[in-house]
Amino acid sequence: MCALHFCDVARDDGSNNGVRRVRRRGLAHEVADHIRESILTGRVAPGEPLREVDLASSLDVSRGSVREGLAMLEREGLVRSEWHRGARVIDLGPQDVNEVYMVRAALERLATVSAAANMTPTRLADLDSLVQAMGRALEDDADGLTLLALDLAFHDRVYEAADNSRLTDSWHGVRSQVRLIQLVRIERDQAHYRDLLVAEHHDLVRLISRGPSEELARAAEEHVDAARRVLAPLVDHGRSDAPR
Amino acid sequence: MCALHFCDVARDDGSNNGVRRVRRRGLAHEVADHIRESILTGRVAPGEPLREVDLASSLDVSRGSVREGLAMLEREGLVRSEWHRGARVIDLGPQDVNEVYMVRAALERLATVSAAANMTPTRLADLDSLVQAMGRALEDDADGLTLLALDLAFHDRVYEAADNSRLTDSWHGVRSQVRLIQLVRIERDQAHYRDLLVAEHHDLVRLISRGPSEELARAAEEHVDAARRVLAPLVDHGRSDAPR
DNA sequence: CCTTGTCGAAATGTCAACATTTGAACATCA
DNA sequence: TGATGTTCAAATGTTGACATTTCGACAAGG
Repeated sequence: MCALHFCDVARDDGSNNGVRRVRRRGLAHEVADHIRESILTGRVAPGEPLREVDLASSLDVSRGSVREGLAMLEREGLVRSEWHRGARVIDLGPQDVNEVYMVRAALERLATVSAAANMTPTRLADLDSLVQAMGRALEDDADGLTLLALDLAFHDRVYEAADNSRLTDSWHGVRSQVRLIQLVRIERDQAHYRDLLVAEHHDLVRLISRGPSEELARAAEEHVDAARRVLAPLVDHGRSDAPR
Repeated sequence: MCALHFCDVARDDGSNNGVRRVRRRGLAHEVADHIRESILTGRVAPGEPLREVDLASSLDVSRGSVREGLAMLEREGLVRSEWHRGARVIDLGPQDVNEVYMVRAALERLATVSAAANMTPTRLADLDSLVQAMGRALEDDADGLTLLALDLAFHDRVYEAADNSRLTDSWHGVRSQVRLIQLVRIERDQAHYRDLLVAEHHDLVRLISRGPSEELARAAEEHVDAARRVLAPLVDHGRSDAPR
């Protein structure tokens, strides 16, 4: 559906003004997009096998392209595949949440400080408008999906401002998993999530506006770690009686 | 040459005792191994194109396998490829060194603290023996290649002890680039590198043995950041007069 | 002289057929 | 009965051929 790769929320600034930068990306990308959406919306369940022939015929492309698309999703951590045993959707348990969020905390610490180091008024206003949008969405957005999209968009902007392609690559290595985990959050922890969302991001913006500092680094790290502590226990679904 | 993927230095503990864990990995892995070594030993220069047909005929495999191998190297950051324009060996400049080492510092901070959190006597002794091996290699190892291998092996063990697969994946996303950058170091900064190597790692082991602490986190971060400050200016070769 | 359009070779993207591996059901034997 | 060996289908790994795109050279036009 969404032609732009990682855009859950369209940007409203002056960029992309009508020129439609469509630079073609190949079938593998579209295959990856389609499967990613299937996983992220729950159309395919965790642990479910992703058979190349099925996907190829269903998407009407060759197996080679499906193969390449699956490799991309493996890079994002959404899929795990083994030699001659195919690919399966990952099944996240509490330990996986800990892993993902600990790495995310480390990355976000660097990203936030770097972003603060080369922050511009335009970017700052951009971040602020996202926080305000969160505030507005708190009342309208029943299912919390818009809230989640704004949350991720905020952090994407931070990474963008950090201006470090290796950092962005690393972030993309856990981003989809974060998104998948957050899905659990809006299912089982709506209230708590909503309560903290705006306040924490507002704090982050305030600290970012003051430039890099140890206080900011700690805040960014803690922002993620608090989420980890909440989420890890929440994902323990039917795992105790079906450990394998 | 080296059948084991990331092992520059064979482990001397009890593992791998004769059983030869060869678990097959497919042609793409061997292709990736071969090209990686070609890049890391300088047989193919930075910026040089890696043509699929050439590699396929030279390695006597199909283009599909080469393609998959190149995708792996792209994941490691050793290669960059664009739509219908093929893959090229990366050409690292000062800014790239900054990016790689800033991300590495963030990862290493987490890895070292996590490793300290679940350190065992065996692992600690293992790390210590690597540091001692560095001390011995200081005199014998003329070209510094063994020193470099020991250095990387040390940090690999730290990540292994951290026991976080997402963290290890992120590390692998910059590890080969780190290795490529270090090659410059042993070419142009032998003396400085040798002076600090053992002392810094010895400090790290000492702090790790005392368990997780903010001091350890700072030390790990600083260990990498010091390297960054030394290396970034060193890689500025023929880049000023040929920016594009 | 600079710009623009066409052409063609070289390289990559895509595809469908063939080869290999795996896991499990089934049969066999101690 | 339990362990072991065999067989077979389903799925992936691998391959060579075909389609598409890029980028240079070259010529025509302003």
